[in-house]
Amino acid sequence: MKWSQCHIYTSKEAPADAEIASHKLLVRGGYLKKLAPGIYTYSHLLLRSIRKFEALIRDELNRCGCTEVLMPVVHPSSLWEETGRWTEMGAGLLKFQNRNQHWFCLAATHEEAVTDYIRHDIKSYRDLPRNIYQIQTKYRDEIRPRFGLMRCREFIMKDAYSFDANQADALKSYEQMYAAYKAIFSRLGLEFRIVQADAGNIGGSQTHEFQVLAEAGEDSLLVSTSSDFAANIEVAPAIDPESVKESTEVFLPIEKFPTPNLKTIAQLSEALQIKKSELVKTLFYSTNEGFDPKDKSLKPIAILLRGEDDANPVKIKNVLGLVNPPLMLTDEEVKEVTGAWPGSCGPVELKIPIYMDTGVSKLKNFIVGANEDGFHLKNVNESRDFKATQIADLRMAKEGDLCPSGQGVLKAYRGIEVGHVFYLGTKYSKKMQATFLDKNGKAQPLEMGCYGIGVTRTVQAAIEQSHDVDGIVWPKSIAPFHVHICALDVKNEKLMALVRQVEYELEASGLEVLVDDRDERPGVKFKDADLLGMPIRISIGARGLEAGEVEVVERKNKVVHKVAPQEVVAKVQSLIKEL
RNA sequence: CGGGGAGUAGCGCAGUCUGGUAGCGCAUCUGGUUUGGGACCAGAGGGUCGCAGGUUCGAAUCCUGUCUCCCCGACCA
Repeated sequence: MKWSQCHIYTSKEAPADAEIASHKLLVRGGYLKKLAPGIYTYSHLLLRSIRKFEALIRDELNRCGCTEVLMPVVHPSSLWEETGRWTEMGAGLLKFQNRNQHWFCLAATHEEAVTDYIRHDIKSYRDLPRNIYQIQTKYRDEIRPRFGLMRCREFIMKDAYSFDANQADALKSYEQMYAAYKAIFSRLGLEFRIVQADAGNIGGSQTHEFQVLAEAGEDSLLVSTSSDFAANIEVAPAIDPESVKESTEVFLPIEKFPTPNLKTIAQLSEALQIKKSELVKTLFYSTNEGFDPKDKSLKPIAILLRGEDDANPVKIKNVLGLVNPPLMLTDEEVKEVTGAWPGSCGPVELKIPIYMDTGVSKLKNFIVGANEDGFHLKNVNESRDFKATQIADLRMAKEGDLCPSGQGVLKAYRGIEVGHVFYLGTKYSKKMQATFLDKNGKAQPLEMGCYGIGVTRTVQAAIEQSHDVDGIVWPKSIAPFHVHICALDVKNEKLMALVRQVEYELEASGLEVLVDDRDERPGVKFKDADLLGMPIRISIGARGLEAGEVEVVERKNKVVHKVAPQEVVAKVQSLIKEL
């Protein structure tokens, strides 16, 4: 394909709103253009990458018996009301009315739609198992879109849904998809980890995330140094290193003391010369679910943590059995609940439920706020001075914590979540009366699983993981073209004849070729070729022509091979094979 | 929603404090010289300075309101 016909416009400078390398490169290369926050046009080149990744996904899924369909983007409210998610999804669902004032939404996911699709068809256990998937545009009204395709409102997703007769079969389907995902991301050529995760509001129990490792990733992962344990930090159990021992002190008399202007753990630690790990902080959350706008009542709880630890909202959510993570109280609300501003609050004589992190239970005679501005209490002990509603693992695990397997410690990584597999059980089938008749003629709810791959996100993740100072280095699996020919003098007819011949031969051998046929200086073409990042560049210029050779250059390592024109195809093919 | 920042040409920015009627780089167009790692010279086009109101002889600049965008926190592929 000729550059001049392809609508490719590159730029030297990235727009000010691009933060991370992959986003900048996508925009600079003209791959991506913003229409509105979180909503983008994909250029022809990017679309080629997207289509290639989709083809790879189809290949693996079709291989394991999945069936592709295409479901609607616009859904009636009634469908989502069946499962309660019309309200439960909150503002993430973009809702609107049609001319008859009937409510609709843009599909953020398709559990309801797919369940509706199959529920009247699947009548017997003989129809099972079934796995239905689609590759389609999703719309989620993200609070804050950012990083280009990493977190946008409109994006392409592959979503698959499995239906089985019983849990054992459903878990088999889950394993099958897990394996398919592993194959997909391996073929893509990215470095990724499979981690345990939280199910979020999709529901279900068994779930894993596929994370592409990248510093710019939004997720924190903890991976064991010596077992195969790997988890999203949201769910990683927090186990203190062996050096953290339980205190054996005896209870001392409780004592109030003034701490004017000492509000933070850091200030207290500094002023009192006590390690942060031996101070206790009290945080306040509201357990209101938040999706019922009518319920304004405050249901606060207190969380006790060691000073150096961070609260894990997902763990709090799970301990309390909530659907969404709780929200932190504002300073004013804290004042109302405790009588003191944040910085002087503590658990003693507090009239709300107190949840204590297991780390705190190792401490004795610790310091907490006195619920009186400018005062703290020392020698405070659980059971004597206050009663914890529950003691649980509520803190964020961190690098250096022990691995739950008992072997090794945890190491931190950043990741981009590109795939997610869930075992759902009967959550949706029960609510939507999607049943089948078992061998005994008895109606049973279908056992479900759902499986997503963020297609457009993955393509950007590939760039985030594979680029250099000059531009993108596409993995060959999803490169828009295999070969980028730089025609260095478009006015030289003899040269252009050779360009056309090389292009023809390469295409005849099954490779995709982009020919830069612009009337530009060589330097411009080289810079653009590096920016766009096709795996192989061929430079054909007058200088080489006289010597009877053309240059074949590997994008990844910039190695230059000088070969005769008739050897180009063989050289390119052997180089591509090695990639 | 809370906290911070910004809206000036397609992109990146200066000018705003101290009002005088808009400028730089990239990109684009014309002509010329160039031609293997983002060329040079000469010229040209392109902006109701986010929007509305106010102050003033005069507003990008000061005041008020409003909208939008971006960054940091709670969502998720």
